[in-house]
Amino acid sequence: MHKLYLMTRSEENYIKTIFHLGRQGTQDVATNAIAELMETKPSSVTDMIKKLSEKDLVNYKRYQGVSLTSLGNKTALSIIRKHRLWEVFLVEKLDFSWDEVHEVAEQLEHIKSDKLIDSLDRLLAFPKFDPHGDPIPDKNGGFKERDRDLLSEVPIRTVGVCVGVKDSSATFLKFLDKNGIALGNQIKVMEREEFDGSLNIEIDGRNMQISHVIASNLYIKTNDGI
Amino acid sequence: MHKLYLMTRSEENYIKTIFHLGRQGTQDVATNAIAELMETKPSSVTDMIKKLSEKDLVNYKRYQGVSLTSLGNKTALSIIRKHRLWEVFLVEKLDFSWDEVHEVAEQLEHIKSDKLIDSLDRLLAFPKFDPHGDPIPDKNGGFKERDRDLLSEVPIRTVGVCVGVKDSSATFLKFLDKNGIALGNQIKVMEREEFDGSLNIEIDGRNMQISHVIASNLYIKTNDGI
DNA sequence: ACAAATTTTTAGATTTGCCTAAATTTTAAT
DNA sequence: ATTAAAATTTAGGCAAATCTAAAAATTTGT
Ligand SMILES: [Mn+2]
Ligand SMILES: [Mn+2]
Ligand SMILES: [Mn+2]
Ligand SMILES: [Mn+2]
Repeated sequence: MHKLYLMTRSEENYIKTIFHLGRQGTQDVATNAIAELMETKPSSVTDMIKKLSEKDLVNYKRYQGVSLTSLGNKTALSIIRKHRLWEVFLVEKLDFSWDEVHEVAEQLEHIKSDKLIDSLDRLLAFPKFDPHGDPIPDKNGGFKERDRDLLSEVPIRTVGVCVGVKDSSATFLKFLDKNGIALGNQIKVMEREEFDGSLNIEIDGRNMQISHVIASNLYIKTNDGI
Repeated sequence: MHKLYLMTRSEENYIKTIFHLGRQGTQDVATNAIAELMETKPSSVTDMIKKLSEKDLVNYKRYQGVSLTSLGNKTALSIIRKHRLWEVFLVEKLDFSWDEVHEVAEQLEHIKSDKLIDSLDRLLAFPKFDPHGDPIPDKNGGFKERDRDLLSEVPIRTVGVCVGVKDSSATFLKFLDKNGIALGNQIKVMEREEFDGSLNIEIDGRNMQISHVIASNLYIKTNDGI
């Protein structure tokens, strides 16, 4: 049924990468894209894809890109569930900041124990989102993307709550910390400068000017959603 | 200074094994002993020992056995600290039983993050002993063996508290559970049958007969220690 | 003391995951 | 429709960690 349990760390990392690339863009995932994201060589990717294909984790035809099978998808969701639960644990229980958790979670996500991850889930009171606002799949791989919009794309006078970041690099997260921007903040878009796309926003009372780049990496949940 | 951080999982497991073998017996550790404990072949052990010797983690002369250097010892203690802290975490925070923790801790002990392990230590309120009664080294590798005796070796009428197990296999631990023997229990040795070494003990009120094998795998801390 | 048994090491092979360089296929441009 | 460029795969090799079989060193038994 599932040989999920005898996957190597490397195999798991490939599956995870293919999952992430597959969900932004409707095409099959390109060898080069995987290589770039994983900081490895295209020829190595081809080797691994063949192995994953043997194991029925990906659909693969030479030169035609790759996509996850249903088994591969399930596997990816299980790894992502672990990654994000560990991130919550590190923030909630060990006082890590949101820019420190990813690196450690990259290691912890490969620990094999169903009991461990389900108990962790319970300890954390079954969180639905990780510290960056990303959804946490449940035990069966089910999860719902939250309705949200990029701050850069909502109309003037939109009001909402900051619920996620698109770029979750430590650099960006630390910038947000420095400027007092955090998940949960109330945000109202006051003005958009058409010349450079920068925004004037009101965030938890304060007034602040943010560049287009910043705005296009912040998600808000508006109040007017149905 | 410390390249502790670029050790492979396999190297770490060898160091840990050499540490454990080295501390029971005054001799240098034999290749065969390592191979047996790690369920690998002596030739593989020789290969790895050479590598560890290159890295100044062990002292090695061909055919003469192996011992940890000061750096190797420090490394071993750091891994054991992680292993035992994770075991405490699993029992205290995730409701694992003491026979379930070892396997998962074998994986978790290889996670690399100083901040992680020190925060975990704090979350657990700096425990001094793991669920099997074994001491947890502090951040600097310091730890004290607790004064304790094998139940099989104390004189009749000795009174003490059960503080540890020698064999911490799941089989033995589950046997103890089934018979209501746990760390913290008050124990008084009532009678020793010289024929087979079995003991009649009073444990938390109850009276019970235990074989020599059982008694020789239980540690007690007596009240009459200086 | 010295042959036999045991332990340990060497030699050579295998698997996994990665690499470089060269060949092949697909895609883009004229 | 060809050709040029880009993407992908193949071929061949390398390092880590393991194995088997054979050789070398040590230990044991008489
Ligand atoms: Mn992450
Ligand atoms: Mn995250
Ligand atoms: Mn253990
Ligand atoms: Mn233990």
